[in-house]
This record gives sequence, structure tokens and C-alpha cells, in this order.
Amino acid sequence: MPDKTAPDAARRSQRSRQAICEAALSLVGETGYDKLTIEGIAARAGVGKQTIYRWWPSKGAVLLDAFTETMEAGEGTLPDTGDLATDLKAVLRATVDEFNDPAFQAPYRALYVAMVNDSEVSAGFTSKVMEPGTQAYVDRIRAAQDAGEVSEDIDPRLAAELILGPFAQRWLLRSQPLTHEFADSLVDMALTGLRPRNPRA
Amino acid sequence: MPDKTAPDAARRSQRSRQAICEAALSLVGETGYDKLTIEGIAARAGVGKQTIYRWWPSKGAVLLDAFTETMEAGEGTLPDTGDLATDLKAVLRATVDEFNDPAFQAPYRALYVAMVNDSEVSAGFTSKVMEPGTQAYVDRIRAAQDAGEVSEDIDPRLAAELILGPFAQRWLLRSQPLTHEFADSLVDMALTGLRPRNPRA
Amino acid sequence: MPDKTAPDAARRSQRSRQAICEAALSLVGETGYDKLTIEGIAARAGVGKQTIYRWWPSKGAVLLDAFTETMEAGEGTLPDTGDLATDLKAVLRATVDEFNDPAFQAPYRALYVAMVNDSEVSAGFTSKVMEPGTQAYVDRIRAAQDAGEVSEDIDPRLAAELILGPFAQRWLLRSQPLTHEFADSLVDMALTGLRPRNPRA
Amino acid sequence: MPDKTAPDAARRSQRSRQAICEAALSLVGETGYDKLTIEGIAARAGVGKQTIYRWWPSKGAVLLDAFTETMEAGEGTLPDTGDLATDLKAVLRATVDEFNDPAFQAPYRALYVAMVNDSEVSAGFTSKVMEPGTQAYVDRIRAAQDAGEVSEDIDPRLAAELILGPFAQRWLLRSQPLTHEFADSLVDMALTGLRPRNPRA
DNA sequence: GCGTAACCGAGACGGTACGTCAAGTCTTTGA
DNA sequence: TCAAAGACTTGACGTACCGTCTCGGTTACGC
Repeated sequence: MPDKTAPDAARRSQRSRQAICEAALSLVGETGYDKLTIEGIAARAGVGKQTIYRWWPSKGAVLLDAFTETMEAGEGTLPDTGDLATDLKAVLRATVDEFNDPAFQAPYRALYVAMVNDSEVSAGFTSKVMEPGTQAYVDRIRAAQDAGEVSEDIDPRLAAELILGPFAQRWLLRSQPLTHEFADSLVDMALTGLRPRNPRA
Repeated sequence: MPDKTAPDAARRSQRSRQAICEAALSLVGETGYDKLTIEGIAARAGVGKQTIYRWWPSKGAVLLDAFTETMEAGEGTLPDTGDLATDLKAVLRATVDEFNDPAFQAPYRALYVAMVNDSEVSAGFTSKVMEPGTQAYVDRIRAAQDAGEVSEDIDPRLAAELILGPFAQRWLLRSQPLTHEFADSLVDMALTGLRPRNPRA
Repeated sequence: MPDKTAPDAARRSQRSRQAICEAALSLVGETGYDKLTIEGIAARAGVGKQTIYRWWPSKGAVLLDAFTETMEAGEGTLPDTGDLATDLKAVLRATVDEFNDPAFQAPYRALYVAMVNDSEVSAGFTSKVMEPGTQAYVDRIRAAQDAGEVSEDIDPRLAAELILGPFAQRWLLRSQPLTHEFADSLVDMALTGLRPRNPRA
Repeated sequence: MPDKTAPDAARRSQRSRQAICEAALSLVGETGYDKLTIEGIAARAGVGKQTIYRWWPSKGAVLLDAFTETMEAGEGTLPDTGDLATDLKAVLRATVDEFNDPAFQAPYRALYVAMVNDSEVSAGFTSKVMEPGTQAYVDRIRAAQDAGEVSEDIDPRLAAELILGPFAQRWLLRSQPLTHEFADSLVDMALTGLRPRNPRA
């Protein structure tokens, strides 16, 4: 006996689910996160509001689902040419281009908002969107460690954050433009560190 | 060139302004950003709604004003004991504690949301809130350069971002807890970089 | 051809409609027409504002509906004792009493205001409220014509107005009190006219 | 002990008074009574709101003042050609034309609303606007009594109402158009009455 | 001829109500 | 049988005015 007349997932209409996700993505691109409404999504999807409320707890959750759907085929690995700096720069430059594309930026920024507000969404976003990307960095760095290109005693995850954190911040704050030069400098600095290579001695 | 019959700032009631800022801060702490309403602020402040709309364009702007007011006395400099790592760790540990304090965290997180949504707020937030803090790091790092503790050819601002970016990211994503250990590791890694200090030694 | 995605009248909640009408009538009696507010009606009726806006275009229209509802059972005929003067006086005296009753007067006066302002309401008021009452007079006068008591060449409708018009004006203007004597005199004068019965000749 | 620090009428600005009256009349013609606002009048007149509140208790009172001002030169008498019917018809036809003029109709209708709502205005309206007009009818009818044209035992004031009441009613209700034919019929019927002139002849 | 007391314009203030929009719940209807 | 359609209550939105108040400035009177 279900506690709350739980919906029967088996009978779920895939057509509706699809339409709702598409509507949510296209609307958030047009109007931004906080003008995104359940009513609007329902109307655009040609669906009753209840169909949304039945399956998602909040508009943030809808957005998260919609977003993850578009990136099913996450390319989980970074290239490995043997030179870590080159590989990281290549990937980060591509990411720069992606985050400068308005069509991609709008829903991503919306998700960020949804996430900061709602720790439910936060968990999903972290594990489904952020984690795969980060893990690819971690793997590549670990490979570099095995090749002796990176010091053994550093934590690869923290190292990944050292690169991705400043990148994300600059994108969020819009404080300075995201450029390829920025990507390159960031990688270089992360690899080298602040301290002089050959201290006095 | 008057934009729209601008209100006369000279006649502005300081009592109201104060009350509105306080109400905004206390409410955002209680209910979170997206349950924060202009009506609620007006009611709590004992003020007509129009008095808010007259002086601020959005609730994000109110929040920004309210927040900046509490940090007028920005501590603009970092300590300088001569050892950069020690100084950065000390400050970052203090920041960790601050960002773990729920009373501080709520309005700050709210501001982040306001900012990601609204590039108007974004600019104000960056220049009034982020910039002073970042600048203190920049100054300290430049001092370290003068002392020969940091390589001459790095950009101090980018270096500051290298530390603050990962920190902000971890706080926003709630992916892992903010601890003193994290602060220390972050500083160490930023100073040293990923590459082995003494390659092939 | 529905103008604007017209609501589906079949699904209309009769409970809400009833409550709104009752609330409107009781409130207008307490506060007068221009202190009557949609918000007040909604609150008193325990109903959302939107439920009012969905079905009525203005507070005048609500009032008109509410008022007509109370007089569904319009007694459409005047007594006919064979003596027109007697019958008219009897009815007009009753009307005097009715219009001196504050409980009746308030909403009626309010409707007058709504009507003078708004020709939409004006038409409804005329056809649903005024017309039935006037028609009863017309019928009785026509009967009197058939009985030879009233001249054949007068227009019964104009005759009805000859009696009701002065009555309504005195009520509206509050210039002099509405009394039974006034009713009697009015009927007498309307029947006899100003001219001497037996002119010189 | 002054009740409310009454303003000093001697120092009143006639320029402002004039401007307010003109603004009130022109605005009520453009927007109707209930869209007429004190703020609007003040703005149009180039006057502070307080200047209105200082001298008038309500917008109805302003309107009444404004209206009476335009009819200072009240034509206090009806023509007397010796034939009452002719004279009454002439005047009533002129009144028909006046009340069909939109420029005149709008403020007059507005005043009616103000009056039905507010018994303060009602008294002023009756005595300053209605009374002079009615009195002219009363005088003319009394003259006709002296000339033997009208029965001695009728009340001239009631007689005046017998004509003016139906006229006002038809104008207010917009139930049927105001025409010269209506004016003529009304006068004829009022003079003759409903009963046959020569019963049983 | 010089305060000084008023009215004046302007408009900010704490409020109320507007008419709209959307949230989230509940009921009716059709396939 | 359940999804759609959509009416319902609730409540915030941003706007328009309310009537009160305070601000300089400008008369115009009384000393």
C-alpha cells in the first residue's frame, strides 16, 4: 500500500517526459531561470501541470533532468598525448568556447541558480553534471602521475579543482572575459605553482 | 540627462533605508533567496512597498546594498609575517570558518543567486564585495614577489584566483566539506604546483 | 467567437458564485459603493480574487448580478381593483417604504452609481432591474386604457415614466423626504395633469 | 481653540483655484469620474496635492465647485409667451440638446455619481445646480396658475418635478434616446394627465 | 523695510487596492 | 484508469493613488 499514492513509473508517458524536458530547456534559454514557470513549461509541452508535479518536485529538478538528458553521451576521458599541459589546455580551450556560447550558457547558468538555492538539486547536479567532467580531469592527472609528469604526493581531485575552480568562478562572476589565453595561463600556473622553480639554492 | 523623473536623493529617509537593509538581511537568513519577497521586506521594515521600488530596481539590488553596508570596514590587507604560505593559510582558515557559519552563509549564497541571474547585480557584487577581498590577496602576493618568495613572471591576480576559485567552488557545490585541512592543502598546492619540484632528481 | 480563451462556464463553481454575490451585497450595505473593493468581496466570500476577475469584468457587474439574483421572483404585475389611482398609490406607497429601508437602499444606490459610470452595467441594470418594474406599470396602464379609464392616445410607457421618474429623482437627490403623501400627490397629478379639468368653456 | 488650524481664505491663490477647476473639468471629460484622481488634477493644474486637500474635502467637492463656476450666469427664468406648453417645450428641447452634448454630459454625469455617493455633495449639488433650474420651472408654472392656464390646486414644485423627473431618468438610464419628440410628448402628457379630457362624452 | 507666518510647488512617506501571474491542489472529462 | 484540461485558493507582483508630512521658495502682512 503506497504511502502517498505514488505514481506508477511503468505507465509513465515517455512522450510527455520528452516534451517537458525540451520545453524546459528552450524556455529557460528564452527567459532565464526565474522567469521560467511550471505553467509555461506545461503550456509549451502541451501537457497538464499535474503531469509535471506528478514526476518532479520542483522546476530545478525538471531542469536538471532536462539538462542531463542532453549530455548522456558524456565523453568521459581527456586526450593523452603524453604532455599534460597540452592536453589540459586543449580541453580547457574547448570548454571556454562552450561556455561562451549563449545557447549553452543560459540553461547552465539557470542550473547553477537552482543548485545554490536547493541542496536537493545541488546533489544531483554535482553527481550527474559536475562529477563526470571532473573525473575525466582526475583520471588524466593520475595518468600523468604514473608517467612521472606530476608529483606523486598531490591529490588528483584537488588538482582538478585547482584548474576548474578559477575557471568556473570567472564564468560565474563575469568579472573578466573567458579566453583561450586565460585557459593557457591557468593551466601553466596550476602546473608550475607560484614559487620560483629554482629557488636561490 | 534624467532617466525617468528620478527621485530626489536628498530627501531620502535614512531611517527607511536602514530598516529595509536590516529587514532584507534578516529575512533572507530565515527563508532563503527565492522566498524573499519585496512585500515581506516592506512589511518587516514597516515601510511602503513603493519606498523600496523607488530606490532599488530588484530584490537582488536591495540585498547587495544591505550586504555591502555590513562590510563597510573591509579589512583590506592580509597579514605579512614574511612567510606567504603561513599567511594565506591563516586567512583562508578564517574564511572557512566564516563560510561555515549559517548566519553568514545564507545572505551570501542568496547574493550569489541574485548575481548569476542578473548581470546588473553581478557587476555590483563583483566590484563591491569580491574585489576588495581579492585585492588583499593580490597585494600580499605582490609583496611576496618583491621578497623573492614568488616567481616574478606570474600574474598576482590570476594567482589569487587560483586559490579563491577552488574555495568558492567547493562552497557553492557543497560537494565536500570546507575544512582547515582543505585550506592548507589548497594553499600548498597553489604554491607548489602539480609538477615535481626536483624532476629526475 | 470567444475573445480571450473564455472560461468554461459549465465548470463554474456555484458555491463560489453564491458566496461572492452575498458578500458583495452585504459589503456594499456596510461601506458604500466606492469603498466596496474586489479584494474585500473576495475575502468576505472566502474566494480568490481571480475567481471574481475570471467571471466578472468590474465590481459594478458583480453588484448587478448579486442584485438581480435577490429579485428573481419579480412580482410582475400590479393589482387591478378597477380603480387605477388606488392601485398605483398602493404600489407606490409600498415602493416608498422599500426605498426608505436602509438595507435595501444601499445596494440600490450603489447600483445607480455603477450604472451611471458604466454603460455596460447601465444596459444590464435597465433591462434586468428597471424594465420588469416599469413593465408592470405599463401593463396596468394599458388595462386602464382598455377599461376607458385612461385616454387611448397616450403612450403607456411614457405614462409609467411620468410617475416613476419624479419618484426616482426625489430618492436620488434626497432633496425632500419620500412619503406616502408624496406618492399620492404624484399619482393624482399624473392622472389629472396640470391643466384645469373644466377649462373656462 | 481652533479645530484644525483652518487655512486663511484671504490668502488663497485664485490662480491655483482656477487652474484646479479647469483641470478637474477637462480631466473628468476625458476619463470619467472614477478615473478622476486628485493627483491627476494636481498634475494637470501644475499644483501641489496639498493645495487641493487644503481647500476641498473630496474630489466630488472639487467637481461641484468647478461645475458651478461654469454656470454662474444661471438663466433664472423661462420665457413667458402666454402659452405654457410652448414655453416648456422650447426650454425642454434646449435642455435635450444640452444633455446630448458629450462635452456637457461627462462632467454632469460625474457629478451625479459624486452626489449619489456623498450626501455632502448631494446637498450642494441640489441647492447650487438643480434648485435654480427647478425654480425657474416653478416660477413659470406659478405664472400660468395666475393666468388661469394651470389649476390652482396643484403644487408648482411637484409639477416641475413631473416634467424634470422623467427627463432626468431617461438621461441617466440611457434607456431611450433623448429627442425633441420626447420633450414635446412629456410636456403634453404632464399638462393633460392620463385621464380622458372628456370622460363619458 | 523687515522679519515671519501663510500659502505654494513638489514630492517622499506608510499604506490600500488594483489587475495580473503563477503556484500548487483539486475536480471534471474524454480516450 | 489516468492524463489533459482547467477552475480553485493563495499570495506576490509592480503600479496608481490615497491622505499626511516635510521641504525650500515666494508672497504679503504687521510691526
